[in-house]
Amino acid sequence: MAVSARRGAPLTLEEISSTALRLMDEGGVEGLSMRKLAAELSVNPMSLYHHVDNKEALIRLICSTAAQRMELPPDDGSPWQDQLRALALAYHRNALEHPAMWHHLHNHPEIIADRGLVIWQTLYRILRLAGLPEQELRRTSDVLHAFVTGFVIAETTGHLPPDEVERDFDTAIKLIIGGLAGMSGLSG
Amino acid sequence: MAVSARRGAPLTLEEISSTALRLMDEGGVEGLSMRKLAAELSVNPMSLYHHVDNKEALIRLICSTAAQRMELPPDDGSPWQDQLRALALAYHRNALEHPAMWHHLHNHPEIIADRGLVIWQTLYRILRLAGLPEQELRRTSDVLHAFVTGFVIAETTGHLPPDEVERDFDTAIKLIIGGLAGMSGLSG
DNA sequence: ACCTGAACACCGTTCAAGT
DNA sequence: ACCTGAACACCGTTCAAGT
Repeated sequence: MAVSARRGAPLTLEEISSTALRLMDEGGVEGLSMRKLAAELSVNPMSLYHHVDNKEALIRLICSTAAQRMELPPDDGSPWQDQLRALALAYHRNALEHPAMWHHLHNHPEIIADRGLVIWQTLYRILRLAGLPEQELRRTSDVLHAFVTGFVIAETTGHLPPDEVERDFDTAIKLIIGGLAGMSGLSG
Repeated sequence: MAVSARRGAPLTLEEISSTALRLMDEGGVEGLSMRKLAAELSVNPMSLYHHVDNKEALIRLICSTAAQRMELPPDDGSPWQDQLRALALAYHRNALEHPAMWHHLHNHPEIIADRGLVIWQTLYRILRLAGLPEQELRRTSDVLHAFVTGFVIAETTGHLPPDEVERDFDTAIKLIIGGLAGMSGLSG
């Protein structure tokens, strides 16, 4: 009662970031404020700063942990076209769960810039399968990632007709696969 | 002196939106606040509300006028591949001038949802040239727009290596053109 | 080590009042 | 018609103080 007035257990980083993510899911980026988050945790707003540098760092934390936890398709030996589609579907599903987080991720790509992350490793693996030369991997993966997040944002902002999104998704994938297939004979 | 204390001429909507755009260009969306904008115009913050409903409406105004003023490639009879590239370049150049505006536009696509706008008409024209069936125009233009804005955001957020953006742009265009070429024989 | 209250410098916006 | 000042309900964050 002396240390933490209204709470039994002490605050944890996990608890902070998971409720923060929930607030973002519910009300967008503007739905998350340090003060609301503190209220949700029955804690003084300033207590949060003992676990997190500032709001930006908190959002960065949310985004990078969520990106790391994303379920990605394993290499099951199926054709690269199918694996690419499965990867895009993974993006797609995650974005529907956490639209606001993806918006932020899209506007702050440096958060997942690390090429060691599973998302990039998975994409690299698939592009190699598709026959892309090694020196084109960075470039092509960047372009594809930008394309797919662009699509997924359009989708979650309600831009696309809701009853058409599945076919729009098919068109997007078909475009990408067709484009990649035509890139086998790249000169550089 | 009685009516407008520190200004000679009365406030105009044009004046408001152009300085607001400049503030966004200089400092991002967070660089634009109603109070800073008013200070920039040497006017009371509340005067703005006489010309604009609220901040959101102001940004919407900025975006839609800028989108309408965008310089788009005319139909010069050149192959659709060249015209598509020219259109993408127009997006690209505009985005470098007004990155914050494009971020907002990308996150609020409803602002340019109207298919009568020149951007859409231009894209439709090029896709028709490429041999796309009429019932695929809406879908394909949506996907391409999402792709290109996605790429352009990645570019303006500094995600792509600065000395590689040109070749990345080429890869993006090549992917799209290749994908479109493979879509001529669509069943539906 | 962890939490807190008061305070600072900001926001967007409403509303009643001025000319 | 156009502009204003005071006020309200919010922000993120610092800092000194508490246990």
